[in-house]
Amino acid sequence: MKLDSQQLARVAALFRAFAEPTRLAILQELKADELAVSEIVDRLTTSQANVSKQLKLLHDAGVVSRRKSGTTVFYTIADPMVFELCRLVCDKLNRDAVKPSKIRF
Amino acid sequence: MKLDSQQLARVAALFRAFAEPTRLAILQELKADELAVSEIVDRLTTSQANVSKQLKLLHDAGVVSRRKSGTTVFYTIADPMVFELCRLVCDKLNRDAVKPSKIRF
DNA sequence: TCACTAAATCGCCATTTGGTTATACTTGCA
DNA sequence: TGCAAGTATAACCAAATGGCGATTTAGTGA
Repeated sequence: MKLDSQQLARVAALFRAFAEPTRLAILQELKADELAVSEIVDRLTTSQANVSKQLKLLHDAGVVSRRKSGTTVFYTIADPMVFELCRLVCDKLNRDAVKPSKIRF
Repeated sequence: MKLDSQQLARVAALFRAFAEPTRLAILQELKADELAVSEIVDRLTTSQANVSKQLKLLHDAGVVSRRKSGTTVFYTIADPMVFELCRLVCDKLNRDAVKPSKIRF
């Protein structure tokens, strides 16, 4: 089964959500807990504006979901496929690595 | 286990290899067969220069492998994790889709 | 050596995008 | 109403990148 160019674009767009270190760092923080935007900002080394921007991107891609409580917005990983994806990628990087320094998301 | 910024960059780089429609189209063609560069060019709608460029990117990422025979260079998918990755992503897109038009890499 | 073919590389351009600062929006509360 | 806190958005910039045409490199055979 072959995907047409529009379908390939959708697949590419979803991959792109995972293709930036800052977004991966956000997902990594969300792995354990649901977190407020401000909590994510505290844990990373980038601006609040950037965190909001990347969260919006992840949300539009269906990767995270939001829950609003007062003025605070909590984010969670929306789909466990995130962990599967990251595991596959980390496993490959570990296989390819010359030095055996194991990484795991 | 938390990945540091360098490890996150490596993970992101591997995801980025899959984050473009043209590269996915190439991988889709390679799914069935090992193919020469010229055969890939014939099957797609982009230039030979671009196909070579994207193949180099995929090769550097460890996604495809090359075999040279005379002046012809054959490419293959180097790691079956490619199929797992694409299956996960397609499954998610199918889950999220309102209309049930199933896609599968 | 020369011509031919296949693939890779170069130089360039247009677009995308991650990041920042500044500003607007929303909600809770005095 | 007014203010403060938490998020989101706007405007902008610099860097990265996909794409193309042109050129170069490498292998083959006459």
